[in-house]
Amino acid sequence: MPDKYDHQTIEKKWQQRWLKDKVFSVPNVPDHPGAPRHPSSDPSLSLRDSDPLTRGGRLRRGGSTYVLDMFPYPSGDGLHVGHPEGYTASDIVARYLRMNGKTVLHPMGWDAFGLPAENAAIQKGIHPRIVTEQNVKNFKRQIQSIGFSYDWDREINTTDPKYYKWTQWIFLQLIKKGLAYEKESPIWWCPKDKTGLANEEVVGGCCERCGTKVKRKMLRQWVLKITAYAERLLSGLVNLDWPESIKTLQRNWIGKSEGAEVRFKIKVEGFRVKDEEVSVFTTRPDTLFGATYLVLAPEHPLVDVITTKEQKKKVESYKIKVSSKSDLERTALEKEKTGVFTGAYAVNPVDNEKIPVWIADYVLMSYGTGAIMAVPAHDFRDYCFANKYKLKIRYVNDGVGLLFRKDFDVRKIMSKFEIEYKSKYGTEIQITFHGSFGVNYVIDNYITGNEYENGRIGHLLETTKLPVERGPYLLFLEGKYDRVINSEFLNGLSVADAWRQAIVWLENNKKGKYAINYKLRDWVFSRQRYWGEPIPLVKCGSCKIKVESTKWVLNFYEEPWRALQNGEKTVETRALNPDEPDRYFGDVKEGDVIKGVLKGTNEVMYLRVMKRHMLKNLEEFHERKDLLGKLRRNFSPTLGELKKFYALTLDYVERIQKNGLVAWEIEHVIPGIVPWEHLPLELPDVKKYEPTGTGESPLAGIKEWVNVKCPECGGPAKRETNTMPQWAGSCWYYIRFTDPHNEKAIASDEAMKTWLPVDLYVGGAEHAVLHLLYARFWHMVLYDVGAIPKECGDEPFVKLKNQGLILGPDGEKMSKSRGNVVNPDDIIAKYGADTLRMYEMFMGPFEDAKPWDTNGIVGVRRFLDRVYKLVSSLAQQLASGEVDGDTDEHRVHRYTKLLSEGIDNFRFNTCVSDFMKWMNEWSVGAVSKEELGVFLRLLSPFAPHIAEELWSRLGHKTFLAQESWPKYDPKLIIETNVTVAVQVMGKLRATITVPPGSDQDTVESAAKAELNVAKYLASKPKKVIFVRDKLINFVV
RNA sequence: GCCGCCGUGGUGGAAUGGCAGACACGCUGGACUCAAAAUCCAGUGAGGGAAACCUCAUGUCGGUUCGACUCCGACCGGCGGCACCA
Repeated sequence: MPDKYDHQTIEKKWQQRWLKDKVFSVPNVPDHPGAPRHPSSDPSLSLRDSDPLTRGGRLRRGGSTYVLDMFPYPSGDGLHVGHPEGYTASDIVARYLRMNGKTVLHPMGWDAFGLPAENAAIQKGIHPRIVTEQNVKNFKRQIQSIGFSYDWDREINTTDPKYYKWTQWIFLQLIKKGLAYEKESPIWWCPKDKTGLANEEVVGGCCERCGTKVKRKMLRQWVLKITAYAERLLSGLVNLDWPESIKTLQRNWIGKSEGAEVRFKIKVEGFRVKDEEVSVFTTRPDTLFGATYLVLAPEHPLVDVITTKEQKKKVESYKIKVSSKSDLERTALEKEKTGVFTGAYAVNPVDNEKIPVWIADYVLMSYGTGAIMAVPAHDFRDYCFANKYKLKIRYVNDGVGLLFRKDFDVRKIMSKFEIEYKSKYGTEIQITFHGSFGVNYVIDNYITGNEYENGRIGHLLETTKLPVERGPYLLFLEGKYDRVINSEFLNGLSVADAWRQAIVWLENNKKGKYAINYKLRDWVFSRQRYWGEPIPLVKCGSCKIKVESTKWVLNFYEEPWRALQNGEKTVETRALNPDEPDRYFGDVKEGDVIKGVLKGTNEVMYLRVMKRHMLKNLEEFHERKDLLGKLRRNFSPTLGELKKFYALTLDYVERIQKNGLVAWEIEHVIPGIVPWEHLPLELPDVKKYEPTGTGESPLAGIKEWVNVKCPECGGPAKRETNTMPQWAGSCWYYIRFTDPHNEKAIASDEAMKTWLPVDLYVGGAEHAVLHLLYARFWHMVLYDVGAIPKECGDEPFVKLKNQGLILGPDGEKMSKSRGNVVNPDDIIAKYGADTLRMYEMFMGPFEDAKPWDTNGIVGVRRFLDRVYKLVSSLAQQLASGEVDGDTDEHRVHRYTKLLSEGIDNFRFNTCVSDFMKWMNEWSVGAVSKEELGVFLRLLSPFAPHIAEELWSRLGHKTFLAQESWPKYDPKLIIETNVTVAVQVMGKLRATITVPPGSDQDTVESAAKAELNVAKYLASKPKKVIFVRDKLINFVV
């Protein structure tokens, strides 16, 4: 009697043996990367006349291949059954490639910095390091119990100083390349807990811990200039073998738009000495003639400058209303667009028409120039706004300028609605579209409107019944434009043409220029947390300049800001206000360094006060021509003009006249940011992990750590106390795996050349944008600074596969709070790791989301039980001298092909059913050792423990994991008989069995002989469709 | 609102222009057993028929085709992402 399949003993046994014999360890640089490391020890097992295997991973570097999983965050909850899905798939591929002679790098590690460990530390008073160590230990035990073929000699942990030394080193490369800068940036702030919150700690706009409504707080942050790489991050996507959906997500995230920047002069009536100018960004420069007003973002620095006295009150209160709105209110709830007229007018550069300038919160300061030209006839948002505030709507380019949403395929409309349009001038115009935003109401009318009933597409906006003004039909043509409609111009002119010609015109006439904008924003890199990599920088107090007195922050407008940046010494003034300490600038003295922030973009600059002048009132200031000339270049206003200049807010002039004015002569100074090169800069121990209450990191509270000697001059200096975000460590871990113990570099050139780029990267789609974009960015930077050899390329991950989510048994996302989390430990204890692995693969297509069903798992277990019983009874049979069973060569080669191709195509679910089908074809005691040997080799990537065990029962002394993959012979796969479907009028009436390759005549006569077919063939068929070896269809 | 993905038996799914429901779960019946579990065997989309067979059926409606789960269009439903990006 065969023994029982004891998964617990078997799995433990083989896991220990793999580990002990270092079966899956690879050297950093393999000696002979071309040769299979472990040639099959039993040549009789390779099937004869096999074609060389050419599928699978790319052959390069002589056969070294890198198969990588997204390493996990070791949470306190341990693994859930979702984790092993991707790990199993990559393990199958790694084992498969290894058996195909590749040297495979397949590592695992821990992304262990992060919030949960820190929160546990706060709650339980245990050091995050201890919490992390415990969690890693548990995760490792769980992962090892599933039998993955990882090279554990390469295990890495992002919280290990030996690892984060290099994370810090990379940050210094970014600093040195000018790719990191400081900026005032908002963070979530809980006013009750007095702490900054991470995005994931904000639930529904409230603090996760205490439920208080969160606020935005401006804080100095390190920011990485990922936007400098926007174009490369976008164009690099083309060559990547990634799911199209992920590429689309990244493209949308980067959000490139082409268009023009157009300069509008602003007339501020009797207000300013000098005209102001504002730039707008538009993707539709061809609609410039339809611009009937201008909109600035409420935060736009020019707003205060151009607003007229009459509108001041309204503008101010609108600005306050907008700034007090949280982001949630501004986006989700407030659908209705609002805005206020500034009283100023802009001049349209093409026709010198005066158009009103408004502010509205539907224009964002952070995109483009923070200002738009509004073309209500051609943009839905502008239309809504114009409609509400009764602004002029004018459409342009009769029939040409109609636009539709991005990627709107005009050919579909063309074929369906015969889009050729006969204008009233009798000229046929081909309409092509170059739109970039939705105008759904136009489309709706387009399709349903009466115009189509009459057989032509007419003036679509007329069918919308809007108060529309017909445009002057101005068209840009060959770098000029013409005001008079001329049918010849329209002939064949497309919007794309008009678009290009508009830009040519703007550039020729110096009114604007071609411009590109991206939605992508720079990456706010610092966190006010303890459990992260310390940022290795020091702010020097003596060798460069003091940056301590950051108590005073001055907001700047663009013009003086640029002057200061250019090294000019300028004058800056502020009204004094002793009643309000926050507004009393009198104690900013000569020699002090203050922080300047550029309005709108929040760039930070440090400024030293050279001289301070206390002035009683504007009359006294007006006398000081020397100061006025530096306030703005060549500024010599009359007293009245000066007063207007200070009419910034309603009471500003009043305040000056009452309390006086301070004027500083200031210059731009470079803050003493000195890289701390003694890496690693280790995290110091702190007593309290609670945030400080000021928004700073807990590190700020350790005086002895914060105060250091400047590494450059030895003078007193302060450390940067922010830490890096969790993304930092995971941005480059795949590089470290190639050479994890290197103390001289992130990895050796040789190791990187051997393994990079990653051939296959497997993980969840939730990392589609952030992780995968950040890692690509860092890789490109490291490539550019020469830290990664050119041979490796500037993309880290050649091929990406996403696993689908495994849902709880209730079909919902697994979560602790729902109580639907399935722990793999329980499954492994009851059914075994092999069953778990195979079931996870069997559940459904790898990339689809699918619910976990613990009842379904017994099917896989039954299958393995039967395999176990069959093989061990054959082993006994052979041991007792009985004869071997038969090998069905056709069957063996057919399944070898099916399973090899299944793995190549990530169709693991059908692989598992193919194993089941194959086994169902066996009868007990009649299968040969050879056939079972092939079966076990094919099964070994899926269920490695039981396969190893049975392999050894069949008398083999080698590790199955080091055997070669079976090859198949296509000739032996050809069937002896094929079943052909017989249809009449496309309906199945019979099936017949014929030799493969039978010609039409043979099949036709055999088919006609079928009673059930003849029945339907009363008359001679009109037509016969014949598909060799598949089908014959009679059309009657 | 926009972008992307997905709708097939009681359930997970298979078939990606050519025999719909492979494989598995569950269920029903049978064998073994004093009995149960386990195991093994048979059946299992719906309707009609004694049977051979026939009809219907892949979210809904329409189209292309000799033939559509598969391709095209519109709609409905579900999931994920983005959130006024000019």
